[in-house]
Amino acid sequence: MADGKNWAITATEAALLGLLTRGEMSGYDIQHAAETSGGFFWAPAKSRIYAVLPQLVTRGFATSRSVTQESRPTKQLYRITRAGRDALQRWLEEPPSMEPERAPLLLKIYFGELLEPAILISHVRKLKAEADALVERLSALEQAPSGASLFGDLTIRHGLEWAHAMSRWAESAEREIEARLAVPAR
Amino acid sequence: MADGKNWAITATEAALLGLLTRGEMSGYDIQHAAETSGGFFWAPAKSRIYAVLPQLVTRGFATSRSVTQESRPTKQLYRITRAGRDALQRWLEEPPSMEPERAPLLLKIYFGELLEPAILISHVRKLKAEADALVERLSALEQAPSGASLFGDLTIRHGLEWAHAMSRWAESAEREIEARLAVPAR
DNA sequence: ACCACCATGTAACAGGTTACATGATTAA
DNA sequence: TTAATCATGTAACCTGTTACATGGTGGT
Repeated sequence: MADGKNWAITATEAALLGLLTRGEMSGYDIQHAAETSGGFFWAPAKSRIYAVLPQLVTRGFATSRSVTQESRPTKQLYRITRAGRDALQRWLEEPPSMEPERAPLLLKIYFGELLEPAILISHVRKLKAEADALVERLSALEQAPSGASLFGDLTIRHGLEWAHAMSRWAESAEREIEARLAVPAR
Repeated sequence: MADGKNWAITATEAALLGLLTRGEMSGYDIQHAAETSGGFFWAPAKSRIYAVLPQLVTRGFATSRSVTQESRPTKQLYRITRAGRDALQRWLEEPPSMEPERAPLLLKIYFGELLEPAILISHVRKLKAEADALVERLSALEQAPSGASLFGDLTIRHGLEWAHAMSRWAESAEREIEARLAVPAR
């Protein structure tokens, strides 16, 4: 008693519990599910997954059972509990807050006066290349017939919108730097 | 010897050293500079600032001196050293990597099937409101004559592009959720 | 013969947050 | 008299990463 929000969970815990609502899974399964499905917006390190799962059990949000297999290592399967669903529900219902980006690139731009223009431009070009690559990856995913669920689609579109914005910004930034700094052609 | 990249610095250290290139500052000064100028893309907690500054001194990247004031607390002023500039330079020149967003909101969308459509929509609307507010803030900053430096401008434009993208996405997401889920009007 | 997959974890470390603690000065 | 500004820090905690460790099975 006097526990103080013992049911509150973190985003990572919510991610795991969310995946567990789709069915009983092992840590290994979860890692792969996280990497493939929503991987581009939430992919904890595997050590984190294996650390969090037992905590969920301790807190009553999941149960686990050992499954001994022949010709495969023994695994732990986790199943979400009623309390786990409730905690997840509460987390999902909390209004999310948009946290501003914490991008090292922006620091490099912000202190751009300390860099040779050519290097700055190469940074910006690299960002654009990566953003464009992400656009391609996500476009492919979007077209895929398998992942045609509304919610998966929305996250993909979010990523696309973001990547497009980055690409556009990078292009205009490059032009601007070139125009204003008269980059010497070597 | 066998020090192994002792000159390598983190993004936060780079941010502090970068600010110190503009002149001698105290922890307090740095906190305010970070909040106001680039605050929307890099603002460490104040306890972090006070923790990092002495480390910079220990590692030879800055020097500090005590300044006793009347009618104000004594303060420490930090000045970047040659080694500090070198370390900063190396960090700035390293090609940055675009790390994908880690947004709790996306998790809430991704597991949207577990939420009532009305709540989902309120989440999306909140994001849009915050994105729009950021657009206004940054637009104002952009117009301001004081911050008319190329690099400051580029970071502001980055933020604007991002915020616009989020706003656009939120709007289309809201429409789509409404269309596909037939939200009951209460 | 080698590599990828299945499967779980530990250890060491890095980076960060919030809340607490203190206390004088100055402007409304 | 109330609040903000100046100014520095500690303590407790949380979240996360990389590298290490182990070892059988199945495909090329």
